[in-house]
Amino acid sequence: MKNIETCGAHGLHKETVENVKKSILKDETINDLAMFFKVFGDPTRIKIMYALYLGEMCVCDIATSLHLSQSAASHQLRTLKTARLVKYRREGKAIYYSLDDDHVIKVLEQGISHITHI
Amino acid sequence: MKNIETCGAHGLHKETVENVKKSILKDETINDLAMFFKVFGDPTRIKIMYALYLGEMCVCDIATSLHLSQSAASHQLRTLKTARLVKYRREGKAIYYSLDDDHVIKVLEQGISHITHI
DNA sequence: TAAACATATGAACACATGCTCATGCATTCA
DNA sequence: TGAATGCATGAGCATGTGTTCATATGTTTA
Repeated sequence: MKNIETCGAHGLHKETVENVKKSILKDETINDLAMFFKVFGDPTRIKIMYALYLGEMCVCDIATSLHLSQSAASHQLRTLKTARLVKYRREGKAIYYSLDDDHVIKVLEQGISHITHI
Repeated sequence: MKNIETCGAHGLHKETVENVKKSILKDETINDLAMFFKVFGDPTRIKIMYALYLGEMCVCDIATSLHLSQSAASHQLRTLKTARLVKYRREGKAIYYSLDDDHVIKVLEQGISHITHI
């Protein structure tokens, strides 16, 4: 990492820098936040979450309706499950997934409202 | 992509599949959404956004207070600028960045409220 | 119990991402 | 005008990510 101590503004903005340094969130919080949003940062997972917003679905139906391979759907559902964004229940051979949290749809709505400039 | 037409559930859940197929968002919307959230999915960018939430800052101060190289800060600011999450103004040699949108902090708050299980 | 079915998982690959390093560009000032 | 300052940018590299393919696991049914 390059040294930037030559920045002449340091004198002028020392307060700003100190303020940020003491207010910055904990590393753990930052990382958890990033991981949380990273899960939303993939088109396939957004499609899956949106589909589940319409109602509980088995893996096979998710894959079929979103034109995914069974394996791809399963891998992504694992990611969503790990992030506790979806939950599941078994019914015979099928496993039904659904959204685990109301935050999910609220976060999606915030995103939609942003990209549509509202 | 593996064929999964053998899934016996197709008969049972045909309605579900059709419902998703007709309700699914446009590909463009999905991709825009994913790109939007992807920007939040990195610890460095979250730190920068949080710092800017405290107030307008020049690149040098951002880099200094967050222990980033000038180059790393600049690259990430470019990403944030492209996503229209930050704006900037020049004042002499310095360039001051600030949050471009109230959505930014709302989205972050939603994320925080999720990871803290509220 | 064997076969069929629904889903999960691991390896491998192509591609994306974030950093550093070197350098270029714009602005100010001596 | 030339040197110094603040920032941007491109190349290159290490690492991360999403998919497919092959196969394993768990459940039902003949």
